[in-house]
Amino acid sequence: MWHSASSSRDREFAACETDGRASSAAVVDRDPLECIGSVVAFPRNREIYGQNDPPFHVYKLISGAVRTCKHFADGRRQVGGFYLANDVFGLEMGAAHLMAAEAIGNARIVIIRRPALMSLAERETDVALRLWALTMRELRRAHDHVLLLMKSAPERVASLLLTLAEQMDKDGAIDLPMPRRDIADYLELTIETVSRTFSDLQAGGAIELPASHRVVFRDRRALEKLRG
Amino acid sequence: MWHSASSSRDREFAACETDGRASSAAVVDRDPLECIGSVVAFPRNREIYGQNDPPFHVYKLISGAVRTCKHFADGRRQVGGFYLANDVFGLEMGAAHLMAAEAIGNARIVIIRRPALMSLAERETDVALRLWALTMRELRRAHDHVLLLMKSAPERVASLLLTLAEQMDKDGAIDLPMPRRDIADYLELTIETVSRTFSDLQAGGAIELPASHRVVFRDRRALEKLRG
DNA sequence: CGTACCATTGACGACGGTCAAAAAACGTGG
DNA sequence: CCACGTTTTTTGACCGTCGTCAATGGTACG
Repeated sequence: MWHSASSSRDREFAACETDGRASSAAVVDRDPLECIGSVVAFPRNREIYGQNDPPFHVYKLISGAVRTCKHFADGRRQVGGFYLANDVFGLEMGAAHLMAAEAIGNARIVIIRRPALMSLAERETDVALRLWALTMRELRRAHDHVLLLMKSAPERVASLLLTLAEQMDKDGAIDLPMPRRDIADYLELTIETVSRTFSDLQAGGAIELPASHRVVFRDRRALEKLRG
Repeated sequence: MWHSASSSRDREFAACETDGRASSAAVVDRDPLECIGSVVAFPRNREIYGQNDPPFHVYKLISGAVRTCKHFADGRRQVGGFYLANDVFGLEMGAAHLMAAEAIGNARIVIIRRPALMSLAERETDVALRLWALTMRELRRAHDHVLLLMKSAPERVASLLLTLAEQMDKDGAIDLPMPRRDIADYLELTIETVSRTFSDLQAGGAIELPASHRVVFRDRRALEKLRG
């Protein structure tokens, strides 16, 4: 098969435990790719790579959260996307990364040396095709991002909340790993509008906000209707 | 090298003349990939592939213009991008195309059968890596599209005009192959706003509009300043 | 020459941005 | 544990950009 199965739940490079503790889950699909990587911890707001850095590595997030973003001279910022546990990132590049990547909270990350990966890809065609599939996943993300931006503020926020809930495999409530500023720069809104929209959704009974970072889903139907 | 050179001007699959006339340009880089394709003409507004079609082919545009777009139930539409002569499209897909592709004006297109391409990719690693590079180019397009959408209406229009001029290798004036509706749905504006912005740019001396489809650049600096 | 279609222009309103201030959350050190 | 300062979030008032609705004008094609 030349095309990626690309089901919503699977993530490339199966779960990897390199910190000594044996994985409690059944060991499935241990990937040769992740054996050439090492685990590194990044503190809050630490840059993982810059937006013009040559792409020496590919990254897999073990725990925490990561944002990709582009900084502009005037201080404005565009957040390209959020990556959660088990997500692979750092593939959105040509000769240089399109965006920077930064740890949102403290993050543990497997760093895979790209030369090793590439020489593997040059020998093994299926590895090259998997890299293609991973890039295609990034393409889909960017694509969905464009579609998100054609919506209204409440629709964008609802859409993000539901997408995050799916990514986290949570159903009733989620803890937002990122501050309002990141959400605003991702949705292309201001923090004020994001905050107001959260309040409106709460007032409308769609969600509840016991803390600014915690979102309880009260009326999921309403959110899904907004999502469109 | 594993990464695409990705210079702004080069397009994958070197120029291809399959209609019998000998190419007047020097024959460089004749690509085995395009030998497994055939030329087809598409009339104005004809769909080339649908947004859920399985991706049987890859396409290279010989002449005319093509838009990729996604149609919604409520009649709204998102235009993903415009493709001009020598551009390759139809690679933005997983198991199915993310968007539909439609001829804007009459278009002549080389259709490359994907199974032949894929079996080639499975045998030849460099072909697989080139497919990756092409997908990465699409990723960059989607990326730039997101960045475009964070700008104001005049900035979006100016940005599109300059980008089109670059794609066409024109310097002083361009003929827009697409109607206002397509521009609006690409920039996520209304046709009224697009029209007003054109008028404003003309009033401000940045451009001249001898006809609705023709744009003469009067003050390129002003446009580039808007582009940011 | 007439008939669609497409583009332009105007008046008005709404959504979201800006500016400003208050309130809450967080971290640090006493 | 509490006091303090900093950062983040919320809320309010106001304004500007762009969308909506409507009408006119222009262009292409039969």
